[in-house]
Amino acid sequence: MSDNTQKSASFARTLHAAFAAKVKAVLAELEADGTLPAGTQFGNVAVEPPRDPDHGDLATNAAMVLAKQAKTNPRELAGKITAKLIADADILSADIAGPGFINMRLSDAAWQAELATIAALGSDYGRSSMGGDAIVNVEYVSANPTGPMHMGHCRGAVVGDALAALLEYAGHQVVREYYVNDAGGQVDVLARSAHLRYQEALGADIGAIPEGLYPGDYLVPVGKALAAKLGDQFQNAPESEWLDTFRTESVAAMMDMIKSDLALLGIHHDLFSSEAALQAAGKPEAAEAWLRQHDLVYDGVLEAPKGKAPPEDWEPVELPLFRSTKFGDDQDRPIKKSDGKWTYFGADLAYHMQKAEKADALIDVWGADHAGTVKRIKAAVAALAEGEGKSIPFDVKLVQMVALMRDGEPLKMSKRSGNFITLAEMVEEVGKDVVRFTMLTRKPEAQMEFDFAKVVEASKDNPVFYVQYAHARIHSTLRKGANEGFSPSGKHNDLLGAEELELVKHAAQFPRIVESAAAAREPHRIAFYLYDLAGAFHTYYNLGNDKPEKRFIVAQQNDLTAARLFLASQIGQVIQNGLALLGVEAVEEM
RNA sequence: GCACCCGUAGCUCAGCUGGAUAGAGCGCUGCCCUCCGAAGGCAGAGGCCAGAGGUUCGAAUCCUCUCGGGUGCACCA
Repeated sequence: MSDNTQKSASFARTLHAAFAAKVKAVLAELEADGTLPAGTQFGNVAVEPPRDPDHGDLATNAAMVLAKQAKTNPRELAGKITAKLIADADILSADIAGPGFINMRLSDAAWQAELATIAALGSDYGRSSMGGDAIVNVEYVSANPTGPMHMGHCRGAVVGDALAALLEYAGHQVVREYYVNDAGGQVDVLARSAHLRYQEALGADIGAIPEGLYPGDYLVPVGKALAAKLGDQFQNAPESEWLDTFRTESVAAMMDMIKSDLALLGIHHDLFSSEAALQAAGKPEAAEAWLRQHDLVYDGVLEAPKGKAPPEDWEPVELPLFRSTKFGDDQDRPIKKSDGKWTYFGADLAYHMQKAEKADALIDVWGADHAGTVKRIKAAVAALAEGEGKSIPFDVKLVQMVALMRDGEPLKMSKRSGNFITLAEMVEEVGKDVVRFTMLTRKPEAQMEFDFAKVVEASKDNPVFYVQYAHARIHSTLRKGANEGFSPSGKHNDLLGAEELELVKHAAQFPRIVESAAAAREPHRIAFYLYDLAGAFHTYYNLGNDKPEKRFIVAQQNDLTAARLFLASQIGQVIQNGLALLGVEAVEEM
């Protein structure tokens, strides 16, 4: 028995996990008695709820997947499996259907018991040990420290943050990391822009901001702060005397601003890694040396770009090139520029090695505009990891662009003039929860629209509202129950019938949704699941409109009301757990 | 020209890593408020999953090609 299994045994078994284990146990028996050959591969066996609820509560494809290995036909094998399954008291029926599906119907008691499990586990209902405590480094946001966060950063920030929370909940040790690009030419531009604002703060007339510098007003306070801190010593000094200082100071100021922007979205990184520090530590040199030894870096000349007119100033130059073509890239990529400085890529590959030293898996969340650089960095990580003697799983999640709209009309924004919609403005207008949830209602690799008018609508087609409304409604019902002298109790769950258990069946999906979403690294599945669960709750609630006897609170029926309030309370718990993964507040009143 | 992402109902999108008769919201049609929150509910119409081949017991899902849409394509970050 591995450490993992021992660990998972310490969690109360959730219903789906328990029944999947029962099926596996039956298969093990069949292997033991020779029906299945020794060493049968069970990898493809799935135990899942069927799409069509008429088929039952759970279905398995075991007979179909294993028939070939057992040298028999699926339906015959299915017969042997069902004969054993049916012996379980909580499996009311196990029928063979279609090509060899086994459909199981579970006892009411099994579902009623799941409510107690939710109550017992509370905020841990859904938590999984699947990750085996593996250390996963999730790098996200990593916006250049040259200005405030704007809309373009928002989706990646939310997706990365939700992914990190999801992986953590699924049993990984997660490091949330931000790569600070404080070494490139852009931060020199920032430093010069800040110096201009510094002169302005000291009373100089700076006129219009020259082309090529950052015009945004956000640098005004930075200039004032620098004037206050440094006095006028650098006012007329040559750039070489102040550039380093201004770079350091203004990057620090930008990072403070970015961190407070991120905090508005509830995002906090564990680790901020500086590119400049990385270079100062000689990491890129070390990577280059290793790559040259293995003939993965050579000095060569790139061809002119094909398929479109080459830039005016294009000329062949010899540069140190990484053989990314060996890994499927279109061309080899320079790791150093002709001025001898590292390219972004050259530093980035060393950065990934640095991350890999302390992690079992790496994930980068990037904007889709960086799609063209995925192959080279994956190639570099694969090559370097191989050299270290361990292959490290490395995923790049590409997050597509968001088109901002208002009432169906596209919002134009111009970064050039410094007028763009900032993250702070966005959060201020629609709120953190709306931004976060909405960004997660589409799979990240699909483009999406964000309509300022629609996302704050209080209606069913707005998932944020619909889910929060369900949670608020649950608490409103609990409050009302309390006022009338009822309190939830799990002692009478046997009074819950088909309609109520339907709700439990939806809630019981949560643990397996968490695991599949974590395995696929797709936090949006949690958002869609919550929308479904909220829908199931509203459906049951509305049943009470026509049938007073189906309400949560039924006068004169203490035990029944206690059981239904208990049910409501546990549904609320699951919604709360799901929203917590998305970083969205589970409100109790609206 | 090359690479990556996307193509599912009139519209916006899901589809649980290959499962059964492809789902939801909006919109459309018809019902339902002296009723625990109508900020809603119930029912109905609406589909050649862009197209063509292939892989297998089985494909919206995997492979190849074609057609459409988006993004990116020297040393920027």
